Amino acid sequence: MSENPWTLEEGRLALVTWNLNSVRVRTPRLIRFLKEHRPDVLCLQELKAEASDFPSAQVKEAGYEVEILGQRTYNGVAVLSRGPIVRKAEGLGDPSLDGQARFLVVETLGLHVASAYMPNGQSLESEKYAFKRAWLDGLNSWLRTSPLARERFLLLGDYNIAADDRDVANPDSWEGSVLYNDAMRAVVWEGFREGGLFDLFRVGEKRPGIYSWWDYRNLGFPKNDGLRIDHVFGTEDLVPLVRRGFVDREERKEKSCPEGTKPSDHAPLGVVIDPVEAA
DNA sequence: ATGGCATTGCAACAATGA
Repeated sequence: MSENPWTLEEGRLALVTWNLNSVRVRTPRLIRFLKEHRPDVLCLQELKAEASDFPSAQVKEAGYEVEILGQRTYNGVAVLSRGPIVRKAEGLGDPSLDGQARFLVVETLGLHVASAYMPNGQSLESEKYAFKRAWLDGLNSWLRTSPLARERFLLLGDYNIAADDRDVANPDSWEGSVLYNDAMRAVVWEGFREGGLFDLFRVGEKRPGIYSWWDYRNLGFPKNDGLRIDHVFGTEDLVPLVRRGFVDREERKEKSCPEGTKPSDHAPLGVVIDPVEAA
């Protein structure tokens, strides 16, 4: 008996983040997801495709506007919305970081919405981990300086960081990894907090054991050996509006797509909020 | 039940992911 996270009260908004792990491979799954659940805003990561290869026509036909920051092979992010979208920022404003398509900010439905694909880091000794720390420093600088981050701002995405023990099925085995260590927890709980952001998912859902990523290998999903590395943080003005936080585990199942498209290794994660007052 | 790694670019398999 699984609870349906998509029972949405009239007027409330569902804002969702989903690392798709290739938009071209999973287009049938994406379109079915949009038509079935009608999220108000959907942030995507790991498109692994240029904007010209994004299925924009099918997404529009499903009733969504879209803004894309694409890249061939790796990375790539987008924001979809049921309302009009205005593109506000792409990249963090640092050329040493913005060669990888990981950050896009739009305005839609009275909100500033960022779709972020934070670096993985690979291993503590890797150059990629140095890049991860630099990218996160760049994000913190952006949070402190951009007017977009001051109010009605949401940072949705694949953070590649588990925030606390509630987000990790086997904390002992993950402690000290690039996804889960003192420095990465400090980024979330000290850096983002000082940047004015609050954990909106945790406003609406306090229980442990809710994950958003499971390794394709070693029966990760059947054993529920997962991590919650996808998050929704946002500015303080949004905290009182949060009603729920949820993960749609159905989308991680093989059989949840009639077209037979395989699942991403991430499931969609979202928050339900009350509508923002008309300005 | 949810199932044992997947995607990309390339044209075999290396690089990458988390």
